[in-house]
Amino acid sequence: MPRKPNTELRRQQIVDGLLKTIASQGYTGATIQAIASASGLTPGLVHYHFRDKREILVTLVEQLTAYASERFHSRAATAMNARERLRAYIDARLAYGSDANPDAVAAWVMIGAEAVREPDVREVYQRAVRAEISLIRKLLRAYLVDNGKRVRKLDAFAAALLAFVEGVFVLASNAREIVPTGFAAEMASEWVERYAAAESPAKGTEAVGKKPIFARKSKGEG
Amino acid sequence: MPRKPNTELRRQQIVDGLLKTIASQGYTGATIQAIASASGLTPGLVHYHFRDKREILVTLVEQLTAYASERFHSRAATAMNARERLRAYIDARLAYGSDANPDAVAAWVMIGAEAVREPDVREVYQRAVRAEISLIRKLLRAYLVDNGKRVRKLDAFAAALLAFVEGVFVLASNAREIVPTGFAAEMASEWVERYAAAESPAKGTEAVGKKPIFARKSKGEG
Amino acid sequence: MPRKPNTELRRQQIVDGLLKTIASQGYTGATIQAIASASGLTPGLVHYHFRDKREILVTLVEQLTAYASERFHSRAATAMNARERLRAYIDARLAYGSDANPDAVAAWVMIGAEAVREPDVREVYQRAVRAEISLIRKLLRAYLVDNGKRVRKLDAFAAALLAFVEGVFVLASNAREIVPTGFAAEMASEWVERYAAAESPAKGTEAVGKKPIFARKSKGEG
Amino acid sequence: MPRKPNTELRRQQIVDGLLKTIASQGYTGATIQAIASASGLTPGLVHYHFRDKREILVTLVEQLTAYASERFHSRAATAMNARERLRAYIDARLAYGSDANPDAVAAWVMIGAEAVREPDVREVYQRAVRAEISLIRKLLRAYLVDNGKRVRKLDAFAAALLAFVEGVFVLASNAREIVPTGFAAEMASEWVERYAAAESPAKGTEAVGKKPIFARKSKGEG
DNA sequence: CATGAATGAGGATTCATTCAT
DNA sequence: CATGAATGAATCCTCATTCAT
Repeated sequence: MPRKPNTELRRQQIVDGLLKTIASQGYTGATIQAIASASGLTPGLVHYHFRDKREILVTLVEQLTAYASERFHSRAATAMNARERLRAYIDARLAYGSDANPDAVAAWVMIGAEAVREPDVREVYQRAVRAEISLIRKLLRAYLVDNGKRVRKLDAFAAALLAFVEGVFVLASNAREIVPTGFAAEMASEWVERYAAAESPAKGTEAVGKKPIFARKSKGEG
Repeated sequence: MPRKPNTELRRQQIVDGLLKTIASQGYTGATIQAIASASGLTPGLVHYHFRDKREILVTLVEQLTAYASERFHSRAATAMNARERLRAYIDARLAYGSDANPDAVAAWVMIGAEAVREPDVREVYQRAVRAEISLIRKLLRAYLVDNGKRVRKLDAFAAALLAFVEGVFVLASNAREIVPTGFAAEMASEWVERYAAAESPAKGTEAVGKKPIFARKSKGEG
Repeated sequence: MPRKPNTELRRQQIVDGLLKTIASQGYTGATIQAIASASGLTPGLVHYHFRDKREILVTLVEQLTAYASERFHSRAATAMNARERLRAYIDARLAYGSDANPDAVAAWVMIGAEAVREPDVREVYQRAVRAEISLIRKLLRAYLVDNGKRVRKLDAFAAALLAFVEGVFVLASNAREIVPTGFAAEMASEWVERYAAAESPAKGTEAVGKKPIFARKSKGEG
Repeated sequence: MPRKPNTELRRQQIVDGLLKTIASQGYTGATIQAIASASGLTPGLVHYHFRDKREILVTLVEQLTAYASERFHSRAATAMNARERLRAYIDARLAYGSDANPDAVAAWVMIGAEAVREPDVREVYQRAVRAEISLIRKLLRAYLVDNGKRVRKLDAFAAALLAFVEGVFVLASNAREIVPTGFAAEMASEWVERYAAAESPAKGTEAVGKKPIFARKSKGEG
């Protein structure tokens, strides 16, 4: 009687095991043994489903980026305009709510560090960074355009926003006791607002006065 | 004739070797062998001058924080007011000039990741984070007070600024090809300016003037 | 098809390997490599079955004490009275017959020396010494009581007997060519006999007869 | 100005350093570094005065035997007869008085264990054992003859006495908390007395009652 | 003589990976 | 598929010994 293949399940268990271990022990501590026991499997089985450790890591990075993407898209789905979509992005990355995933955040930081060594990891990591920057640019540009602002320094600001997000991840991972909790999303929002407000109107457009900025309503904040 | 000790020289060589290797290979790649080659020494000698690898790492962290501190203080020395001092801080951390030290930046990122595992490293790393936050807060407060602004959300903004710095380090370390060069200092400055500009004037105060320095009233202070 | 564990077998092989090496090379010569060769295994495998060297050593000590205990009990099983039981003890430890185990004797000596350094080993070694002293006291007391003798200097004599046993082990280990073979058990027996003979009869008792077993009065008892 | 050579002083310091370290740390812990710092010297200097570690150990063994010999002779000097000389020997080895030297005792035990490995050490160690046995035999024989006893089982009893001494050393080194203090010399004396008393008079002398109880006849037994 | 840096040969231990069962 | 034993290459670290100063 042929068994139903459970490869996908097993692979997922293993990747989850890596996520857990890497978040709590760093990449150094993420040995095959550790991953295996975190997934409730055995070392031999890990290598049955993955050629080598690198492949698990690459898969994890892919899943994390997919997860991040999904997180944004599900929040953006209900956004009515560019501003809300931008806000959706910020919340997706920084809001400290019930769907926050500290392990994913910590793992991302560890992966960033490990990317220096492993070309494969570096590649997929950098691909993620590029996609993220591109996404932020698109969101920012739409926001500016929507509000009749000139589009300037877009690349720099997009990079800055991403840097902020990455930095928040770093502090969340290894200085949680030190920094205030849940400060990030609000700070980012205000920053974006002021950035936009400071831009001069696009040619032939009249200025907008001081608008109440973000209407902080979204749950999942704290 | 007794031999003249050269321990300090050697220790420095070794720490430099760790800096170089950790920046280019990550902590995983910073084996004693690699450190030794990078310093032109032998593995045995490394252990003659340092009890173990951890001690080298801790020493490196200490040097990096000392270096960062020095970097700020030398720039702040010529600052005439709070605003210039704050700007000196931003430049010390983010300006991409001739005295930039990419290895130190990359190493700092790797160390942050390794701090998750090594309690000793974590301790000295967190101490550095605390000192940094404290410094930023002091600079920010002075700036706000100097400009007759109310002091609010100081902790959050200090944390945000530090997050930004850390995030810039991350991107500089492993996405240099992707993000624009030298965008960071200017972005940070503008952010700070707008943050300050947005704050309302301190109670019963118009315009500028030297404000009482110890105005410990606003919440969010500590 | 899951593999059947053979850990117990391997662990025994390894402990046996340590016994052999330590007996012939001393603790200094009992490297993991040496232990591995002696057991026909590889160093890696040794560490697969034991956390570290100390654990092997502790296991060996436990086995040696269990072995010594068994050796006594099997001989004591056929003893008809206290005198024969005491004799069984002496033979179990000192008789040089077909079941003698020179390696175990030598290993015990090496372990005694290493116990000075390794707290774990020291602990289990001292536990063994305490158990041995306690056993000897019990046997001696029963013998004296059985023969209507006063119980005096029991602790001192028990310690002396143990010292003799340990000393015989030492000479057997590294001066076998020098001392006469198989002298020990007889010497010990005579010593014990004369020790008992020299004691005066218990108060108000003449001759032999089943004495009250719990005569806890004499000082030096515990 | 030629300096006065201090070689002998230095060698003595080093040997003393080894004695101290070996007693407290075992041979395993007696590294050149440890010996050097116990002697207040440097590793380099240790090797200036001794070709290698083995040579220090051999010298220590020689000194210990010389010390033991001296200890006996100074006590024996005032002895009036064979009995007192025998007693002088026992006290020299076992009396727990102000001139006791626990370090020397412990070191002797460690050396016995290490003798298994190092042929040089083994040789000098065995030489010491031979000399000791020979000394004991001489003392015993004189005692027996002096008291008109037959001389029998001399070798066995001499070996037994030495075994007892060695065993006391072992217990003193690593089970001091367990065995009673200072029990040894008295036990040895009584043993010797009873041994002598039990021997039948030399030919032409009348027998003494009290026959040995155990009638062990089979050889190959102990 | 003396110092202490330097070396190099191990030695314990870890761990990714392979493979028999 | 699954298990867990087995391997071997690294890795950290120690230490006797050498040697420049």
